[in-house]
Amino acid sequence: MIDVFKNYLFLTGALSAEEINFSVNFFKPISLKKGDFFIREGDTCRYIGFIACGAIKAYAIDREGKENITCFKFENEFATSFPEFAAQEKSRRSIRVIEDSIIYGISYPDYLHLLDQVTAWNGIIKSVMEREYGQKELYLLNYNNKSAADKYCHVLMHEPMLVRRIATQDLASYLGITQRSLTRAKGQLHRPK
Amino acid sequence: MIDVFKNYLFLTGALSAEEINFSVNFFKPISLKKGDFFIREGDTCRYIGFIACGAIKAYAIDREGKENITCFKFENEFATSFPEFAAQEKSRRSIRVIEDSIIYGISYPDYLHLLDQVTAWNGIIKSVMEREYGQKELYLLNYNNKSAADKYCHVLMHEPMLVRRIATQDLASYLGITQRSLTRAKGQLHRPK
DNA sequence: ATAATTATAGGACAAATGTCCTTATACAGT
DNA sequence: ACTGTATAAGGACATTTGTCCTATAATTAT
Repeated sequence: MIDVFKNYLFLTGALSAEEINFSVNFFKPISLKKGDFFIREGDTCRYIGFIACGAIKAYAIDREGKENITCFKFENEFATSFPEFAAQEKSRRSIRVIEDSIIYGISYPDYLHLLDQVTAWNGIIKSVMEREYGQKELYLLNYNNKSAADKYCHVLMHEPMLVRRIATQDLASYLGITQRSLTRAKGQLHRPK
Repeated sequence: MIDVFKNYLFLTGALSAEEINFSVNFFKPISLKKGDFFIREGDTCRYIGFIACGAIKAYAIDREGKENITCFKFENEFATSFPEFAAQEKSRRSIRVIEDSIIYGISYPDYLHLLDQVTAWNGIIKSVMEREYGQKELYLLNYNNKSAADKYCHVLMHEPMLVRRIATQDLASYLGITQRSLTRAKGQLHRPK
């Protein structure tokens, strides 16, 4: 599994082979089963994790107690909210594993050492953050103020992995509609007329 | 009017009095009347502008030809999309004046010279961009997947200037609802039950 | 000042979405 | 393999939102 992580780092093109081997020693493998928490809302954001395999959902609970999913992450992606981690603030979201996963986690002190000793990591983090920002913009553009049917069509065309791997109720939460509206959209599309 | 701009720069705390006087010479006053364009969608983003007085709306036209307002800016704010300006790309939005306004505009070549000669401007731009990012997050949090009534209540409590200065149809567009839904929300709130 | 234009509020109905529910299917634990 | 739990699809109805329209108020141009 560590090879998945090493391969990811290799593909960034930012690190030499020695730097990769040196870097991964800072990360500890964490094995989590479906349903386990990686971070709980309100706790200090102590780790960032690289998902070697599996999947997570990030969500906040609103006043009515409803789970509000803001994103999913899969293998070969980092799982955390960087701003909160970098500032060591309390997390505004929970991150929970939705498939059995292996996550390579790094603590905040180790993260600081790593950035200090392998400066190319600054560039890796920067590009991860830029991708995050771009994803947020795209979400707004594609899902904000769209009908349930439009949302489902878009996710089907442009994020098909979500349809395959995410439970209906979680996908509905991500799209900001009820499960009923999502199954209705599916039904209409598959039996058109 | 130039004093409004100078005062804004003074309050940033980033520039000396000499730097302020030097800086403002790069900006040219542009007087626009309600309805005039500052930037048209598809044109290269040639200027950024500081709004000394007045107000603008930024919007894109969707496939159905409907105006989709993404933000409003008022006096003492910068009007432009920085990423597109910095990359000199074609603008993905139009910026149009909704009150008679005086905007201090700087061209891209002058902007480069300014950053080069008064390096503290990098910090000013950075903090403006951070504020932009924060505003986008807040929009998502407060208006995405909320009912029309919730949206109106929130704007009334937390962005009351919009209710006072923005036309109903434009505010509805910003909130992602129809004008009918907005007036309905108003009616319910003012004649409760 | 007057006329023409534009903006706002709200009625009536249609369409979309949410709530509550039941049934069938898939999955997990023993 | 069997039982209990979780998940998905969809019916029936209530609520919300959108569309179309009209009447009034406000704004702009002449």
